[in-house]
Amino acid sequence: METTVGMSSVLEQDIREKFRRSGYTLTSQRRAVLEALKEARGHPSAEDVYLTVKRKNPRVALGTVYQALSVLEEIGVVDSKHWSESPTRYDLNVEPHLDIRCARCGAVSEIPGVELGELEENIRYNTPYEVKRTTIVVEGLCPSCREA
Amino acid sequence: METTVGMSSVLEQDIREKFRRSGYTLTSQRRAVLEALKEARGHPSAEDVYLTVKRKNPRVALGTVYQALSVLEEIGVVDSKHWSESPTRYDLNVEPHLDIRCARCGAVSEIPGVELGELEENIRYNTPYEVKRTTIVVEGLCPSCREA
DNA sequence: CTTCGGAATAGGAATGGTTACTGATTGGAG
DNA sequence: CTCCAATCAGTAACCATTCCTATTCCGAAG
Ligand SMILES: [Mn+2]
Ligand SMILES: [Mn+2]
Ligand SMILES: [Zn+2]
Ligand SMILES: [Zn+2]
Repeated sequence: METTVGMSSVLEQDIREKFRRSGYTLTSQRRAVLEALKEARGHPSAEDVYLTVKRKNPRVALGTVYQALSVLEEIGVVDSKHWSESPTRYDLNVEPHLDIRCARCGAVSEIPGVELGELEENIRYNTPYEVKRTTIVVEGLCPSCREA
Repeated sequence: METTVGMSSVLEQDIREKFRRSGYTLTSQRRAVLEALKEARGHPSAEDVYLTVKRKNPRVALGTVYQALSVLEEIGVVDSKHWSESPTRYDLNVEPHLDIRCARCGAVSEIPGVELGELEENIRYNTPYEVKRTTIVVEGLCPSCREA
């Protein structure tokens, strides 16, 4: 099977397009950050991404990873979420969805199948603020931590 | 009108009871933190609370305020919420409700009238995690900032 | 009213995630 | 190839929060 050929997947095309429209340049470091996000199983922190990127390119600076992540977030390629007692977690899934973090081991995973439909519009209807984003953050104990 | 007499309001009784059950002691510093939270208009940060408490008792330490807030949160008297680009905000309203923060001036206010009813149970139904808490955090521009 | 032991506090140092700064590097337009 | 703006690496600074320790406070027991 050859569903992807290097940098030519559908996802990549979309990302290229978002970079083009934004005026930012798709540098090798930013590509490396994207690759690290793809490889990561869960929802990595900036530090996690940094360590992954460093394996292939030991010269990257942590600050570059932060800057890349913030550019990627600005152009809508990645999303970030904040839990208390954890550094910011990054996510290639930019659709509205739920993520839950284990309070004990820190693992983050997604909660599929929850209907959020009217929430955002209800919010817009009930506040005079111009709503930019709504983030739902769930905390709990993962299956292996709840038995311990 | 005399709806409250010093420390004897209904709210105070409830708080006393929560302290009694928890085993923590209701010290003067913790009372002062509660007073500061009541006085505060919006959703103050720990630093805001600290500055308010300091006006009456200049000897309090910032660390004490943090510790008091964490005790108060643990026993269910206050709630806290996290937005990116802002220190943690504290709230005497511990019922599930929505708060929105202005991305420009930082003001936090509540969004009444949004029905959250089945969200929490939908979440519990769709994840193997043991859900501890769900926090919804809304970001936007307040009426005065949106025109600027 | 004293004494005693554990809890809480003041003050300040340390931590950790994130951002800011600066001089060097890069890569694309011309 | 040359030039310029964007980006980068490396490092220092920042800021919210936590940690540490000697001192103080408080409440139960006598
Ligand atoms: Mn996710
Ligand atoms: Mn609130
Ligand atoms: Zn876990
Ligand atoms: Zn505003």
